[in-house]
Amino acid sequence: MRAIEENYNYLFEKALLKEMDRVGIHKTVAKGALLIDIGNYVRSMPLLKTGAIKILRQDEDGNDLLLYFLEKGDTCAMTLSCCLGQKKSEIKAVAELDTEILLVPVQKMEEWMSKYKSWRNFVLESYHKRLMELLDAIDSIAFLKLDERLEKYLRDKNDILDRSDLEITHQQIANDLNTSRVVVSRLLKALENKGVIKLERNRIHVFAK
DNA sequence: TCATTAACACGGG
DNA sequence: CCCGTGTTAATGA
Repeated sequence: MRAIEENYNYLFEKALLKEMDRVGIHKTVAKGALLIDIGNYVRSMPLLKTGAIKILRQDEDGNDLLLYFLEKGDTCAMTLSCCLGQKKSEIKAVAELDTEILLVPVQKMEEWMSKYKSWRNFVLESYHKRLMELLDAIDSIAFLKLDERLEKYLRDKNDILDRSDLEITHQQIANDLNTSRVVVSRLLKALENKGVIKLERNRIHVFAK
């Protein structure tokens, strides 16, 4: 209950918070765990209490592409539409950190839409927020060169994890950006030479701007 | 021109 | 030894 209050008490009225705690399922997912895969039917909606989740799109060959991260206080827009429309998921959700979530059953989601104004606002706000994130992702892919995309990726990750040392390999970065490891290594080296980052094995230190 | 694939050497754990 | 890293050469879009 405490964690819900901390992140959501400014958003929701007391009665709703109580009901969330009563009907919601509190769950912890370990870093790296696959929460939702493409094609899954989603029957409950996850609200993030702590941690972070990355949302990925996949092409027909099974290559992933990072769309955006979810943080505490966020929820997944794809889940919203999946739950309400009984549709399959179009995206993959992977825990970026050990993450605590509250699972709200789909029936409650609908019930609250009419019962609580704050819930309705939250759902609409979430849609808007995720749409903006998507536009941002599209901008990156369409307009930024790979080196700029890489730097943005590192800084975004920096913000999400709230630490300047990223424990990540070049291959993992290449997977998220859907490019090859050779290119990532080369561009990282270039960023290091520019003094933007410091490279170590399995670790990248990002200097503040 | 810039990315990808394959291949190789280096070195730390 | 295995894996991550840094490079190169050939090929392609």
